[in-house]
Amino acid sequence: MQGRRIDYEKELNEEQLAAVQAPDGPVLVIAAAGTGKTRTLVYRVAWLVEQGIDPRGILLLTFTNRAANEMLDRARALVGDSVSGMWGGTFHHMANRILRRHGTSLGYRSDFTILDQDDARSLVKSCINELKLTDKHVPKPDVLLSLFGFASGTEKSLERLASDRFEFTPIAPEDIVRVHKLYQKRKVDLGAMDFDDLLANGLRLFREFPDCLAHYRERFVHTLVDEYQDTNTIQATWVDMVAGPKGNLLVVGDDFQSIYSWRGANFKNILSFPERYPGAAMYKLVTNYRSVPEILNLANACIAGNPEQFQKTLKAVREPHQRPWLVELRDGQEQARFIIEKIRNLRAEGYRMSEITVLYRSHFQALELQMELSSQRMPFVITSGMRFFEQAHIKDACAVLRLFSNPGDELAFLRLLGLWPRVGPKTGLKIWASLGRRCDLRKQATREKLKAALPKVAQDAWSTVEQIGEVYDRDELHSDPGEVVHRFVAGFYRVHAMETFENADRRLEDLEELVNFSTRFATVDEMLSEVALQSNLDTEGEAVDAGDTERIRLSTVHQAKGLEWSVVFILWLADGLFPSSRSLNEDESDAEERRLFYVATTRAKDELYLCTPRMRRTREGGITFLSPSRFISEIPGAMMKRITPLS
DNA sequence: GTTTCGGTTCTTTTT
DNA sequence: GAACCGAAAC
Repeated sequence: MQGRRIDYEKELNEEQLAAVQAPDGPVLVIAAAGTGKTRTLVYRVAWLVEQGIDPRGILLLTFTNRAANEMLDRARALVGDSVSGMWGGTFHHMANRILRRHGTSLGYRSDFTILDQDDARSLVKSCINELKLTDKHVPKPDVLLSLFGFASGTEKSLERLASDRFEFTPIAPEDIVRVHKLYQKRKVDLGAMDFDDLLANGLRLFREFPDCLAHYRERFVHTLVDEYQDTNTIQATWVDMVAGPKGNLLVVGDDFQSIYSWRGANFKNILSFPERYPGAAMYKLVTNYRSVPEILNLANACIAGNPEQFQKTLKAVREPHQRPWLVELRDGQEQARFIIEKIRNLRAEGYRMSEITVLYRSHFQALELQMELSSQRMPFVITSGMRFFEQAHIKDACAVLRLFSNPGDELAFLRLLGLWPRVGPKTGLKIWASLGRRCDLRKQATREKLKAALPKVAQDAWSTVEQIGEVYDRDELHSDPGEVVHRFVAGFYRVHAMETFENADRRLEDLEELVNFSTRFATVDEMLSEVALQSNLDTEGEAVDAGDTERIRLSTVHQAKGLEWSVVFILWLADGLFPSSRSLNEDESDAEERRLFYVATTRAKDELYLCTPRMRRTREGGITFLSPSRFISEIPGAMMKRITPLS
């Protein structure tokens, strides 16, 4: 693709133009919602290239795959194919890329495995068992992992965090530290890193190996960071280090939209940027092209009370339209019915389904609506809680690939063997130990030993994998991950799935999708890192979405960040649900939940519906009465139009 | 001793 | 759904 001539003055507003053409050195861009943040970053890339910077010298960091893909696509459209030399992707991707090359300095092999949430969870569980802590009070693996991750990302002492968090409980911080120590050791033994390790080791590499740091400092002439308010300590430090003394660092963010502090993000990184980089140029983008003024008024009003922020008020350019609706409802069912009714009206007015979205605080809050939508035959897509690559059947198929890629991958081995009849965790572990905690299926000796150790009923299932192992090298399957999956499914998993899952058809379709997905990778290793770092296939695979865009989107607010729709419904605006009571128990204030609400409201272009049911049915007929979300009470009533449908 | 099955309970947010 | 627990089955 060829780039096109760009008329910067014409295509950007003054605010954006100033940021895009900012001089070298540190630059802070405060970009409020809907003010063209992505546009600014993309044009900055184009501008730099036009100034003679080689795209290979530009590093562009994002948090989500979606943001990375969008930016790379738009940059390509603007600059042409030469941008493909640019390093653009998520922090985790960049760390992965660098660690594959230099991780050996830290004692890792270049084929290290990446553990996803699920793998990490089972590893922590096995550590707890190994330490015989099952009878004592120890938090669940997920709780431990989030604590480990928080400690890693903020470089705080785990013991400190644990004793603060579990003060006045019987949980002993020393136990947590012991689990953590063992967990760290087990990961090293497995040749594996979890998500936190990718970032932590990426930073270690720069700290401990000055040559390596120097190499990348020289390579990256300009560094750009998106969503800077979401960086944690190690990410911000890593960025500081790679930018180095020349300091060609442009960060874009909005402290109002910082919604990831629970995983260690620290919006003080953005607040303190001017102090850390004295003389940094600062630009503010506040002209909002997205929303009608009534929606912006509401957004400005709701966020105003939050402490510690760069003051900014969204400026509207669109014509006045109508005020957001405050919809008072009896319960969740009425809420679901109201939304469906309203969507019908909106369609009659000419809105397309794909221009409408429903947002909520947490996944389970959408259940009722989902059922109602399906029974009314209204098409919808949901950015689900379960991510594509974390579903059991996908992970089963990937276990085969993982074992070939890293024969020391115990988790993959146990997962694979657990599929065979009469093999569970115990038998699996026994066999694993008898093989010397390594299983290279390409070796005949290993195959024979494994076969002999299996119970008779499992031999059938085994023969499929055996055959793949026999011809793995001959057929060069390492460079054809899709073929491995295909053979595995055809020879064994198809039948297994039919026997195991009620919805086997859908799952087998997913596996075909996985085979399609695999064609873009040259090797098994490459595919596996991508699978681990990619959470959702459907949110970014346009191929899946292109044909049938006529669906309503259901999404959490977190997942909706950075997107926009003509009409937005926000569900369950009641205290305890949004803001979520879980996040309020902590000693934290409700500031972050308020920012989340702000993010939700600023997704809307034309119409915004704030739904607040008065009661919630719990299971077994129980009823809880709800009070409207504090975020609604804080908004001057005149800014909304009240409707009380039905009843 | 292990695996499998059937019932019960619970769902914050993501790379 | 899926994780967990207890009981039945191998």
